[in-house]
Amino acid sequence: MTDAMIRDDLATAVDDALRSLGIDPVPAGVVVERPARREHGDWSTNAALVSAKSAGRNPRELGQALADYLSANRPPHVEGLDIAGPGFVNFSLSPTWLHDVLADVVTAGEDGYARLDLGAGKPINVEYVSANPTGPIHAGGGRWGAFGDSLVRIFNRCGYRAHREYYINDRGIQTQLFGASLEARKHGDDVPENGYLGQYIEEWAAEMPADADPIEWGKNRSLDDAREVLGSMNVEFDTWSSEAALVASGALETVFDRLRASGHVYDADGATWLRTSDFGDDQDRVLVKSDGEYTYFLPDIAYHLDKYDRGQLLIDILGADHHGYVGRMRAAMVILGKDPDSYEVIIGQNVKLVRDGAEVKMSKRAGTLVEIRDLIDAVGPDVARFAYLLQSVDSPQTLDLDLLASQASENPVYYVQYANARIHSIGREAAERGVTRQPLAEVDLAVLTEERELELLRQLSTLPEILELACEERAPHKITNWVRDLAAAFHGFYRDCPILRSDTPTDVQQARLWLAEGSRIGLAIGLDLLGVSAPEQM
RNA sequence: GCGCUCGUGGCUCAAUUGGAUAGAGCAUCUGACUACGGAUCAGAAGGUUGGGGGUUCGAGUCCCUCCGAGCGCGCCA
Repeated sequence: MTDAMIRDDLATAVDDALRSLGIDPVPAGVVVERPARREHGDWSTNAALVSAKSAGRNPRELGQALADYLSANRPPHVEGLDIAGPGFVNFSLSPTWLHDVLADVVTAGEDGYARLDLGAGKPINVEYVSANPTGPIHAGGGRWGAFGDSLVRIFNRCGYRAHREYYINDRGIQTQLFGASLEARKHGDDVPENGYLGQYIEEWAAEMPADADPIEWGKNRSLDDAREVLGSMNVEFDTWSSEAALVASGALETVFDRLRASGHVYDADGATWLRTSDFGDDQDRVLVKSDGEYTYFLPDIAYHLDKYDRGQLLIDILGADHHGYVGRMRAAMVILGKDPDSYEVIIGQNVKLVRDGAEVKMSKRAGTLVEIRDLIDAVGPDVARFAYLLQSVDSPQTLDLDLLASQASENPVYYVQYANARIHSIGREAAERGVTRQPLAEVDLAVLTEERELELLRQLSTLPEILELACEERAPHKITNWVRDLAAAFHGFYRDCPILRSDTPTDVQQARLWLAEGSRIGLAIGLDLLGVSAPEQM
C-alpha cells in the first residue's frame, strides 16, 4: 500500500460520488491532494468547489452531499470525513495504512523503496557545467554541478537512463589566449591583450614544464582540476566531449551540408548565415565568419546532434547569462529535423557570492573569481553541495562565504546527517545491550500509535510522490526539503519515544526498531539523491 | 530602447503549479534531559507576498500597469 494507491482509491470514490449526485461528466480540475495543514486531515478534495458552479449548487451544501455519500460508501482506510472551509471534503485515514507503509519501506529497502518507472528506460542526455578549460571552476559553477548530478540521480531512480556529459570548448580564441597567457607569464612577460590575469595563471605557469605546449597543457591542467574538484563533491560525468575532436572528425562538414540542404542557409556580407529567425530565434546567426573560420555555433550544433546518439531527450543546464542561446539552438535542431520537445534547456539563476559583506564580482579573465575549491576547502563537500541544493535553481542564490564557514556546525546538512548518526548509534547501543531486532513478520507494527511515530511514518510515506515531483519539475531541492522534514520528524520521535530504555515494553521496542530502520532507509535514499554522505557517526 | 528571469518577516529560502489561517532555517527571546548522542526538542516574537488595478467560489501563483533588481541583445564563447 502506497500513498499513490490511496490517492487513486479516493479519487475513484470521489468520481463515483459526483456521478451519484448527477454531476457527470466530472469537471476537469477535481483533484485529491494533501491539505496544507495537518488538522485538515490526510487527504482532501476540492470536488464540491469545482463542481458547484456548473451544477448550480452551493459549494458547502454540495460538499455535505458528497461527504454523506462517501460516509455511506467509505473507501478503504478512511476513518474520518468532514467538510471544512469553503467546501473542501477532508479525509482522515486510519493509522493502519501507515503501518503498511513501514512494512513496505523496510521490505523494499534502500534499493527498492521510492523506485519509480516513470521513464520506462528512456535515455536522457544531461549536460552541465561545461566550463571553458581556461582555469579553475568558480564557485558559481558548482551550482550546476550539484544540480545536474542530483537531477541525473533522480532521473535514474525514476526509471530513466540518464547520461552525464561535459562539453569541452577546447578550440578557438579563448583557448589560444589562455595558452598565450600561460606562456607569457612563464617567461615573466605581460599577458597579451585580452589575456588572462588571475593568480592561478602565475601558479600554473610556474608548474608548466618548459617544453610543454601551453595550449594543450593548459587545457589538460584545467580539466584535471575540474575533474578532481567536482569529483570531490561527488559530481561525475560519463562523457567528456571535446570540441576539437569533433572538429577533427569532420562532423562539422557533415552538419554544414545538411543545413545547406535544408535550404535555410544563405550568404551575406561575406559570411554564411543560418536563418534561425524563421524558427523562433530573434535574429539569424553566423555559421562561417567572413575570414572563413567557423563560429562556436556550428560546432555546437554538430555537438548537440552528436548527443542524440546518447539520449532521446537532450537537457542543457545553463546559467541565466546564456538564456539568449536557447532560441538559436532549438531552431537549429528543428532545421535538422528534430522534435523541438526533444531539446530542453534548464536555465538556472546565477549565484551571487558575498564575502566580507560585499558581493564578489566574478570574472575568470580578470582573475577575480572565487574558486569552488576554496569553498570546499572551507566548509567541506557535504555542506557545499547541500547549500547549492537547498533552493530552487529558478531563484537567484546568494552564498555568503563567511556565514557558510562560520555556521558550518549549524548547517542544515548536519541536522540531517545527525539524524542518521543517531539511528546508527541506536544500533550500536542495541548490539552492546544484546537487543536484537526480530523478523518483521513477527513484529506487531500496530503498536505504533504515538503522534511522533505517526508523523514520522507520514513523512516517510510521501517520498515516492515527492520524488516524482522532483523528477517532473527538474527540482532536486524538493528532495532536500523532504529529507530535512524527515530528519525533523525523526529527531522529534527520538526525543519522545525511547527505544532502548528499560521501561519501554518489548513489543513497542521492536516496532520502534523497525521504525528507526525505515527512517534510516529514507535518509539514505534522500541523501544519495543529493549526493551527500550519510555518516554513521559524527 | 527591446527581450528573458526575478521581487515573500532583519537575513537565506519554501509554498503540493489557482486552494483553507503564506511555512521553515539563521539571528533574537523563553523553556525542556539524572537510562538510546543537546549538532536535539517545545514555545514566543517577527508578513498589506515591491505598489496599484483586474480575472473567480478562491491569487504569492494568472492578466494589465507602474517601481526596483539581475542577465541577455557580437562575424566572442
